[in-house]
This record gives sequence, structure tokens and C-alpha cells, in this order.
Amino acid sequence: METAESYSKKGYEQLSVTVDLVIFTVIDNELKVLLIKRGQEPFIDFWALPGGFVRINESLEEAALRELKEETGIQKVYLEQLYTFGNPKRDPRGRVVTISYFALVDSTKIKPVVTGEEQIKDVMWFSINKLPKLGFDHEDIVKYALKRLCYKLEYTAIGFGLLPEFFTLTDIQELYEIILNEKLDKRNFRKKILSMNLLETTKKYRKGQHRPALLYKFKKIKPTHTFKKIRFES
Amino acid sequence: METAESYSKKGYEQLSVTVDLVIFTVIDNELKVLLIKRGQEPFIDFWALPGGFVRINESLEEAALRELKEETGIQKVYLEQLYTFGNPKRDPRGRVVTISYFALVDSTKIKPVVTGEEQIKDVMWFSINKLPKLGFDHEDIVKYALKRLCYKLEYTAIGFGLLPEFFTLTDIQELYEIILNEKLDKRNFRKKILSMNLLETTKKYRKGQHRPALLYKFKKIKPTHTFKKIRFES
DNA sequence: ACAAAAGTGTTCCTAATACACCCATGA
DNA sequence: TCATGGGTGTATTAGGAACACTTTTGT
Repeated sequence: METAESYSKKGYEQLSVTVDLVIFTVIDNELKVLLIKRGQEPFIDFWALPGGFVRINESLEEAALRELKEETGIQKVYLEQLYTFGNPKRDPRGRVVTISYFALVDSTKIKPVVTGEEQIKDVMWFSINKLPKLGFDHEDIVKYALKRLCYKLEYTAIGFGLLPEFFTLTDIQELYEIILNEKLDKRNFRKKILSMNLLETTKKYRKGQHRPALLYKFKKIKPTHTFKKIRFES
Repeated sequence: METAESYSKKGYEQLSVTVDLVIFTVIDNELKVLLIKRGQEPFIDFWALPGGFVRINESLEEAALRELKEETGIQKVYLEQLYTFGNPKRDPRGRVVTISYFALVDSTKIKPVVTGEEQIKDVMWFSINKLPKLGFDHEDIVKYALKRLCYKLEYTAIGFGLLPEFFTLTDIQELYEIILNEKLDKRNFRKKILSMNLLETTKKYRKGQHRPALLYKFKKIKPTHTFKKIRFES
């Protein structure tokens, strides 16, 4: 095992470390990812994931949260470390290892920051089905993140991170249908979601043109039991 | 988003990047982890996970495989990236981000290399239940790895990485019982394992004091179906 | 009164679990 | 012949999936 000292003595370079974020939201009934158009080489004019270098005194998660806040203005979100990509060729500028994170944000809280910084030309939400060509290995990262999102949706309550404070059961179901890209059975879905014991009813209703829908919110307390599988095939 | 250039201009230091390995095996009916006694500061005389710095031209997985080979002499193993730990305080020498991997090795193939390198005093397999105090945040890493191992054992065929070429069904069951630390029902276990379609019978038997046991081996081809859950409670 | 979304139970089927005895061998 | 680990089948239960109608509201 080498030590930091012997490592330096041998003259190995240190590496650059970045975090990259796959930030998901649902807008207009589509699952979207936030991308930034690159204003300089490499991959100038390509779209890429938001991200940046990890600073010397911040943890990886702090770096990810900092980037997230810079790009979306949002602070409190579901954030999870995904995977670390370290192919030596993944960044033409040199050796850059990136720790990828995925985040779920409630679209009603987003205020996309189109900043005035010179190197940023544009920030945009792209439907997961209509992604442009991405720079670096970011397409791999997005694919990996989507896989993880779908997977976790099936057996955890992760999807709730995409919802506002109050929501109807139909809202959640539509969210799941959008992400999983399949139709779900209403009765089975409701049974499962409610059996998780994560939700509580409110006294409020959402009024529309038709029968008002009862609004739910998350329980503050922990759920009473974990569930085996959340799958709602029909 | 910062670029490598602006990053350098601002004078941020680059970071050290290591890989650390949680290498599991089963010896004497116990789940063991390979540890190395540190020969220098920091954490001199503490035990720690094998690992080392990632070199400038190797991928993360290559670095992990290189370390694995150095410590165990083994090359072909199950290896999976676990998690990346990057707390700024985790290494007193400076900022070191570590990508942890976990590996499963067949104990019959191990030849623990007690090297002559000056900084390595000792290499040893420790029972997971009797770990010494570990340096750095390696205890967290081991715990994380164990959790992942148990978890994956329940729904994948990962455990086979710990077995030799030929084995009996009882061998596998004992392996699972050791790792999961619970007794399993023989008939249910066999039903599940065989239903995975991962194994094929051989013509060989293991002779012992009692009725000879049929030896199995892995199929070369892919399994025909994935299974829901591997749980064998009695 | 009608259009549209909200809301609600039961049956079926598959998969997980619990459980006990006979078999083949070496000593 | 006996001690020991190898090997096998069935009944029960729980959870996932399929499925259709009534309710409530606004227009």
C-alpha cells in the first residue's frame, strides 16, 4: 500500500474530482433532466450534466448540493450518490474522476437559473425521451440514473420527492406512470401506496371540473412497515 | 460550471484518489475480511482495508483489480463498486477521496501474500464478527459492504463468487447461512437455488463418511429467468 | 342529464413458507 | 447396524394482479 508521501515522491499527479448531477423532475407529464449547454471546449455547444469540481474542504455531498442550488435554486431535495466514473479517457482535458448523484426535485419549486456567467450559455429541462447529444460520458450517467430511478421506484417511496406538499392519489399514480412509462391499475396502485403508511389524508380537496379529489400529504413520522414490492402491473 | 483551466487558475489543489477493497471470503465457516496492518502513520499499527492510490492512466476498476491481485494473488473474482467516501477529514494527511469496492473470493484459491515491503507488517483474514479497530473510516466501509453483500445475496446469485468450481448444495446453503447469519430450510433452499437455473449437475460425488453428495457447477450460459426473491426462512 | 374524474372489493393465481421422512454410505 | 449427512414433496398462506361499477361534481 502506498502512502501519500511515497505517492508524491514518485511524482504521480493528483487527479481532478468532480460531481455531476442528474436532476430529475416531472413537467407537463414528462420526466425531465436538467442540462447545461457548454460554452467552451471541450464539447463546446454540447449539452452536459450540471456539475463541477469538488472543493478541497467540502464533502462530496456538499459539493453536489452546492451545484444543485446553483443550477436550480433548490436546496431541500432527495439526493443520492449514484456511481463513480473514472475512465482515464472520459475527459479530454486530463484525468477527471466524477462522482455522479441523482436528485429529484418538485417542479413547482424550480426556478431555473439562467445565469449571466460567461461560460454558461443555456440551462434547460429536456424530456428523457428527447435528449440531445451529450458531452463526456454523460449519456451513460443519465442512463444509469434512469435505471436506478425506475428500480427504486418499485420498492421504495423515493418518488414522493417529486411531489409538492399536497397531492392527490391520482397525482402520484400519474407520476409513477410517467417515470415507469407504463399504465398502472388504479385500485392496485392505491392499495399499495396506502399500505405503505407514508401518507395521511388532509381535510382539503382539489376542486376541478369534476368530483373533487382528496388531498394527501406525507406523514412526518417514519412508516410503520416496509413493503416488499411496489409493482402495479395490469 | 467551472472548467479545468479556471479551476487551476484559482489554485484549488487537486485531490488524491484511492480505491479501498473489502475482500470477503469464507474460511472455517466464518465470513472473513482481508485487512492489512499499517506500518506507518497515520493509524500506525491499526488494521485497515487493502487499497491504494489510483494511477493516472488506469481506470478505477483496474486500480481495484491491481490492488486485489497484489494482496491476494487472485485475479478473477466478483468485484463491484460500492460507494465513494469523500469526507474532507477522513484522512489526516490531506484530502483523499476513496472509491470502495467489494470483492468475493473463493478461499481455496487464496494465497495470502505477506509481502516484504517495508511498510506492510502483516496481512490477515479477520472474522467479520471479530474485527479489530480499523484506521480511517474503514469500519464504515466494511459495514456498508456487509450490508450490500447480505442484501444482494437475497435477490441475486452473487454468493457463488465465494465457491470453488465444484460444490454440493449443502456447501452453498452453509455459505448462505454463514453470511446471512441465520438457519435456512434445506428443501426450500434447494428449490430456490435450482429454480434459478444457474447450476448444472456433474457426474461427480463428494465422498465423506456418509452418503456421497452430488457435485454441482455453474452453467456457462446465462440463466433462463430472474427470480423474485431468495429467502429461505424456516 | 351528462361528461369526467374520484373512489372502492373481490377473485384468482403465483410464490414463499412450514414441515418429516427415507436413502446411501463408512465405520 | 447404526450414526450421519444427502436427498425429496405437499399443504398452507400471503401478496400481486386482474377486473367494473358507483359517486360526486361542474357545466
